[in-house]
Amino acid sequence: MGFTKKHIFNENQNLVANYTKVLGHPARISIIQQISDKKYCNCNELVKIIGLAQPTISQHLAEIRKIGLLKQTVKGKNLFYSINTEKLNICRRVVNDFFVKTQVSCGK
Amino acid sequence: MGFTKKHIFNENQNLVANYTKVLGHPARISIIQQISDKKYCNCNELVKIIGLAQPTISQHLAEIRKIGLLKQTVKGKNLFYSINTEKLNICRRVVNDFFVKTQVSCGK
DNA sequence: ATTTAAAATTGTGATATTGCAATATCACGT
DNA sequence: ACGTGATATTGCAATATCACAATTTTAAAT
Repeated sequence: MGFTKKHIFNENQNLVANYTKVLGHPARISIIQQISDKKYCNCNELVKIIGLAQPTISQHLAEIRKIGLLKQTVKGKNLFYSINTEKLNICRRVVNDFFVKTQVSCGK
Repeated sequence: MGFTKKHIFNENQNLVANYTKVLGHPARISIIQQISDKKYCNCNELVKIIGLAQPTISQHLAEIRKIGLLKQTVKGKNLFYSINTEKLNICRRVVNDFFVKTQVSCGK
């Protein structure tokens, strides 16, 4: 088939999976790291640093944007991306909660 | 293409992506939660609880096993899965490190 | 208005993933 | 040995993902 039966899972399970799915590609991990290291970063810079084609980077950026992890600032012809730290924090908490709850369940 | 250019990323980026990729499906999140809730759980129970076909659950279990998150105990004809808490802890730390480092980089 | 540069979108081919039916395997009980 | 129940494997169809060339869109600069 190829599609996911999301409806048979609860909201939190889909949420955790949604976040981790986006993180589940090294290019997106790298993009997030580069943007946070440089504070601001445009698409072209990422293309040069990472070594994937511009449309590919653009696509990955779009997926990271979908879960709200990026902010954008237009400066001339350049579009600078930065990390939405509030959202990153939420994401971290959601994922960490999954780990913690799982570990607690195991132990008791 | 459809394949990932892993060689252009560093070890840690691939590691983080590897872990999160496995977590990036609600069925696998659900399976991990069920096993940890019940301490021990066999395939059939998961099939009944989750509502996916036996081969599908078996496949998802195999992917979770690949990153070492599961222990197995044979009891008669049953194969009971439990969480490898040490590995889960490592996984949690790797993923959390990514979040923390990203946030620290942003802030400074 | 025209050129230029940056980034998104579109289209496409290759590969991966999801899900399941059918089958195979494995271990126990008879 | 044979049947039974549990799980893994195989094969397949549908869909999704990854990567990129070509194109379009956007906005500044000339």
